[in-house]
Formats: sequence, C-alpha cells, structure tokens
Amino acid sequence: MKFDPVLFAKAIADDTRQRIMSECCCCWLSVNEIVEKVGFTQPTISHHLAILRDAGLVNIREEGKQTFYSLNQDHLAVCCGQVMFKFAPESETTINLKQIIQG
Amino acid sequence: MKFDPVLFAKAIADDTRQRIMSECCCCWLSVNEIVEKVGFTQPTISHHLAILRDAGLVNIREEGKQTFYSLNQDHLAVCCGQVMFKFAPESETTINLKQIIQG
DNA sequence: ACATTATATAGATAAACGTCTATTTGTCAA
DNA sequence: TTGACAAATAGACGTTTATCTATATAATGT
Repeated sequence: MKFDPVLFAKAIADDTRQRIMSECCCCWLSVNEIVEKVGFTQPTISHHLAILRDAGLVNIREEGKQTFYSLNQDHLAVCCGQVMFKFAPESETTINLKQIIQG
Repeated sequence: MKFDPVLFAKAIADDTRQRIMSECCCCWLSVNEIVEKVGFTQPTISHHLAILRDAGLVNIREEGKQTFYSLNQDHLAVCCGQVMFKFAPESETTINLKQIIQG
C-alpha cells in the first residue's frame, strides 16, 4: 500500500488519460460513454482505464453489463501531496499543506 | 507561460529523473556531482536535466566550466497544486490548499 | 596556442508505450 | 439456448523514450 511516485506520475503522464480524468473527474461514466467523449476505440480506453486503476486513481462500479468509472479525487490529491512532501519539502505551499493535513 | 499538466507529469514520470530531483532537491549540484550520485553516464544525466529544465523544474547557475542545478521546489509545488485544482477540485485537501494560496 | 576539464549535442539502439483490429468473457433479453 | 451488447484481453505495429558511444562546444590553466 506504499506510495510509488513513479507509478503515480506515469499514470497521469499521458494526454489521453488526462482527458479521461477530466471527463470522469466529478461523475460516473460507463466505458462506452468515455469512448464517445474521448474519441478513441474501446480497447484503447480500457487500456488507459487499467493503468489508472492500477495506480488507484479511479473508483469502479460494476452494474450489469456495464462498468462505471469515476476519478478518485481524494487519492489523486493525496498523491500530489506526497510528491510535494518528497520533492518540495521546503516550499511554503508544502509546509502549509502539511499543517492542514496533520491538524 | 501557461501550465501544461502533461508536460509536467511526463517530466517527473521517470525513475532516473526522480532520483535527480531527490539529489538536488535542497542543494546545488554540478552535472558531474549528479552523475556520480545517480550513476548513469554524463550525457544521460544531461538529457534528463534538459527535460527537467524544459518543464521549469530546475534552477540553473553557470559558473566557469561548471553548471549547477537545483530543484525548483516552488514551481514543483505550484504544478502539483495545479494538478489538484484541475483533477481533484472537489477534494477537501484541494479546497483547503486553494484557501491557503488565495487568502 | 595547446591540453584539459565540464557540459551539451548528435546519432544509434533497444525497450516501453499508445493505438489499432480481432477475439474472448460476461451479462441480459427473447 | 441463442443473439446482442459491454468490457476486457491478446497480439501487431509504429512512435516515443532512455540509454549508450562519439563528437562538439566552451572555459581554464600552462
């Protein structure tokens, strides 16, 4: 369950995946709905969703034939925070963020 | 000067670059010092430093023959914040961060 | 001027990645 | 049980990327 900053960064380091993230940032979408919105083939979208899933960045809900995805905003925010703690420990923003989170 | 979340994510999405970032996170190092610490050839390190430079993630100081690099912690923190604002706008952490920065 | 040292750039190569088509798996309705 | 639909998986292919060796550029010391 340990945080892997390379896995996280690789997961978000692609234009198509960022478009998927934008589309299902704040709502649940089926794979087909994402396909229609993003404009690649269904296998390509499934491939990207698997990468986001492996990084823990999406919530998944199966419902009959369909599978719905939504972005896991909280985990994404945590990952960004971890990157800040690791690589920008002296930045004011990071120090303030740490105080918020820890109490 | 606009923020490009794909460029940023790609820049940090590599193990070697993250090792470089760790090494010169909080100090200035010459290219040769980074080469010794990270353990790849000098051209490989220069290649990665160029990618970090293009993403605005390093400060550069030329001094005679040598070039010193240090991680731009503030810009890194800003980029992480931008990713949070864009993809996790509803997360508590993001909302709190926004308040810190704006007020 | 020349040799030396530090860094950047060019070019080659192998591995990783993104996309596609084809197929498989699983669910539902008739 | 069959047919239709949704999603995942397999495999192929072209592009990008990370690394290396070789070379160029630039600064310093003799």
